[in-house]
Amino acid sequence: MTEPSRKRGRPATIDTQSAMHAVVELFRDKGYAAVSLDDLSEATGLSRPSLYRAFGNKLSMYVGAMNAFGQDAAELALPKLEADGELEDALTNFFNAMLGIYYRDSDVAPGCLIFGTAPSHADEAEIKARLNFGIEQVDARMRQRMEKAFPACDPSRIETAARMASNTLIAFSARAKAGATRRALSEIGTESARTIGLLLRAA
Amino acid sequence: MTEPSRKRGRPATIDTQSAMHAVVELFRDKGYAAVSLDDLSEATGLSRPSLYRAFGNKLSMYVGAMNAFGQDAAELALPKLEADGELEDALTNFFNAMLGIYYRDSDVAPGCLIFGTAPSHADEAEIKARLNFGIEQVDARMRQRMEKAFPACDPSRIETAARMASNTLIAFSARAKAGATRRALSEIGTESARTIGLLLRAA
DNA sequence: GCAATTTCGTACCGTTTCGTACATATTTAG
DNA sequence: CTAAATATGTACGAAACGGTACGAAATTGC
Repeated sequence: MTEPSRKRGRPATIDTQSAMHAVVELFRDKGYAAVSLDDLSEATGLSRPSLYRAFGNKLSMYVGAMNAFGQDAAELALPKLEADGELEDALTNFFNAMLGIYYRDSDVAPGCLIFGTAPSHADEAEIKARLNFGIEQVDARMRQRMEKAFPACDPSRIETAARMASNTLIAFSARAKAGATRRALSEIGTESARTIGLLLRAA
Repeated sequence: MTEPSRKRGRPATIDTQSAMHAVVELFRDKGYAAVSLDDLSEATGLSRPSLYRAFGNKLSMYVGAMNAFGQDAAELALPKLEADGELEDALTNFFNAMLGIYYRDSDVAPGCLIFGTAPSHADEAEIKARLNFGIEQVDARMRQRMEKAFPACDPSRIETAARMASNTLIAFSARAKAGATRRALSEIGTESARTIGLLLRAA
């Protein structure tokens, strides 16, 4: 992927990956519009022109942050959802893994960059599209996991169950930002998983 | 309430109520930080100093908008929830009434001012507190309605059901902003209401 | 060593931001 | 008619904003 051959000019000294993590954290805390390029510059340690060279303008930085956050979350939490075993356990473990991302310390909860901050800025077409993609992804993964657990189940019932599971995750971000404790949300997640199982097992 | 006696100076000519509605709509579309006082001035027709005299600074304007939006929503939709009859029907009608607020035209959906935009700006303590109040209010109303429908039900089960119903409403705002059609969300609302009924009726 | 090439930050630009001082307009009290 | 009181917008200020031109720094090729 990367050219291993020595390049001609001054070697790059910037760690774009750790810089992007700082960008994600800042946008997650304060949303898109409230974050200035000076804020980002200070948080990443990069000068403002360096930020432009690495990530483009502010909008593309935010969209890049959505992608980075989404990928990290998928890598960390999706395996829990897709694991074998009872659906209820998989859902519970998935919710708890996502809560591990939504909460930084036990108290401070920056929540979800995508579900928490993007809706405020969805008048930007690019942000709206990426938000929609994120929701569709979660819906689709939920549906797949439920089809796997209940292959004979009515598809429309699976559709409902998948949407309810996604709604749980989406609402967690708002609840976390509002001050709910991680323990409280974990409880809701477990009980919601149980209820969704009830729906899918019902005659 | 209002002093009927003539006041001494120049009479006020500003319609603060319709101005506040314009403020709500603007914040709903673009969030808190992305809206400038000039934007608000143009949308309301009031000069910037008039905005200050009427509503205080930008932060208190936003919190005032949250209050106005919350009150309007409560007046319009809560009666549907609290109506007699089957719980499932009450929930369905409540969700549909809220969708009537979340959607402006059939396509354009500004969503919920509180659940949609406040999480982005919850680093402001005042906004976070008002957001938490909104969530708690919905949780509490849901709980009350469910206790009324199933007085003998296990309280912890009612708690779960109430939280799930609130989660549905919270997630609707994000889904609406992401581009979901009103019809699609109405469907999800109806099916979620049915599922929550199933949970509460289960042995 | 010297030119070519790439990386990086200082310094700047024009615009927009929030907030307010102050002059003006419009009313009532006497 | 005059003075006091209240309402309102013009005009201003200091700061912050996103974005970039440009020169300095650091490397390779020859």
